[in-house]
Amino acid sequence: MDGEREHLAGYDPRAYDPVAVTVDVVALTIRDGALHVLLVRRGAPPYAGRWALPGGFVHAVRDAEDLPAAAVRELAEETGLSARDGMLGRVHLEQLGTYGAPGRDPRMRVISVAYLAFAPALPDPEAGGDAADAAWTPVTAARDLAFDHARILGDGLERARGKLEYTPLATAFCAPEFTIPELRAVYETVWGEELHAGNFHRKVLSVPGFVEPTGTTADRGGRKGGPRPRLYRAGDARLLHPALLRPGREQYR
Amino acid sequence: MDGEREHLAGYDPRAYDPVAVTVDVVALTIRDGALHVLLVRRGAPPYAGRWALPGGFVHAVRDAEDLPAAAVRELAEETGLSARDGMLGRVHLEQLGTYGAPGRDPRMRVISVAYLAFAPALPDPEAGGDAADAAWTPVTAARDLAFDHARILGDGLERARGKLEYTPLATAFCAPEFTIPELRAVYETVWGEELHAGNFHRKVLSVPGFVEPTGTTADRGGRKGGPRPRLYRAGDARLLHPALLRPGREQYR
DNA sequence: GAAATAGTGTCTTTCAGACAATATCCC
DNA sequence: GGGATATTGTCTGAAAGACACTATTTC
Repeated sequence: MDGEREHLAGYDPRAYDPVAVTVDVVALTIRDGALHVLLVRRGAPPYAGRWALPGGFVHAVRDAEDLPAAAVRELAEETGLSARDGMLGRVHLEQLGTYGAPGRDPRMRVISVAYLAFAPALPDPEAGGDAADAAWTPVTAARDLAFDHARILGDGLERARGKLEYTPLATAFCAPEFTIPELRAVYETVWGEELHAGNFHRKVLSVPGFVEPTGTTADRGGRKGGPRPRLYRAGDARLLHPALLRPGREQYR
Repeated sequence: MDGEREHLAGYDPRAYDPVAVTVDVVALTIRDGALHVLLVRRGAPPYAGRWALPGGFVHAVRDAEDLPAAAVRELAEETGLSARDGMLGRVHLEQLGTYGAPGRDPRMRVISVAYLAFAPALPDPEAGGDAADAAWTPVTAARDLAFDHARILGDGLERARGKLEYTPLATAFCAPEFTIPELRAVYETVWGEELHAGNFHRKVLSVPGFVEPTGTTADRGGRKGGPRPRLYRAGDARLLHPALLRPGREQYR
């Protein structure tokens, strides 16, 4: 049963089980106060015409690229943005997980390495590469996705909710300078819960390295009134201590 | 630049970049009060004679298996234990991450999906499969590993330390029935820090669903005296609320 | 002017950690 | 018996959440 595995040295993958490796990206951003995910419409079967996560094959041998580089490349191709114009430079990217169940692609065995991206507000994508269309889509409207992408998206959302608790990555959804109410809106959007403005404000400022003041204030106050909030930049903390725990999770058993 | 990616439908991986997919397992256990990792000694080049994490190729097409199944199979083959004798049934297994940097395997492009396992005390492994030797090794003595396995092991240890904070998985290192002092020893071993016995005891009992009493006590007290501690089983909680935070991490910036 | 919002103050409850006390058991 | 250990009790400080209050801005 193992004999075929014992000869790694002389192993030729072309003579062995054919496997394809892809990267898929769950790219999240906040638009109009709602959490959006970047989707592309497939132009070819299977699942032609269906929405899917942006992704594609890893350049494995020719122009061999690392996995994160492949994710950045796919993201850049689908959004029409380049990593060099500074827009993608502020995008947070981390590995989400690998999905390789037999049958997840009807044609052959495909192992997909999924990445999770947090992006500030970006322009509408231009469909490129192998996509017939591309759009930022509210996560509540992301249904009937191709392959197992619904599960990958779900895992990405759950990861994002947790990440906001103990890392300062909520700032990755904001412009370089932002206000505490804007940061609170990010938390409320991702968690789907309203937070107490006063307590949130004090809490953010009490965590060392979360945000640092710019000394300036925003151009105007809230939409229906109120004083002009102060502006902040992301601090140098990589973890939040103490963490910003999500409310209402006492009953987890 | 993308033309070659646009024809997924008719794609034949044998004609494309050859990629191999493996699973590697970071299997941790506690022996003699020290954290140990399961290592195998490679019998063939590259890295012949060097210690490495147990792992091997995913059965991708013939007898196609899911990734977790491949990890369980490799673990069973290398330890000589079967999933059916109950020993591996109590092992916790989760995906750790995927490592696919070009050049990490000198022969060809290999994408490795790493898994992390927490095991109770198990017998010594019997070298099987493609391993010349296999042994539980103290993590402090795990040096000069093959490939990028040192980095994978380091990531696994960091993940394990974090998991103990907010999940009840420390119980996965224990026998089905265990005492609070034994559980404390797990935390102290994985975290490398001494914990206050009294506060730890009260804390564990205060987290709902962490442990549940059996109503019995251990055969004997501590090694140098003391009353017989009570026995507990793992509870039904999947997350610890509130969490058991690692001490001494205030200065994280 | 009315209403909404930013930011601060205060109080209560919970929890982490230091320390103490007591009962039990190994050697 | 002596020393170590399990378990419980007490106290202090940090932190979360509820609520109140003031100043500022938009419409």
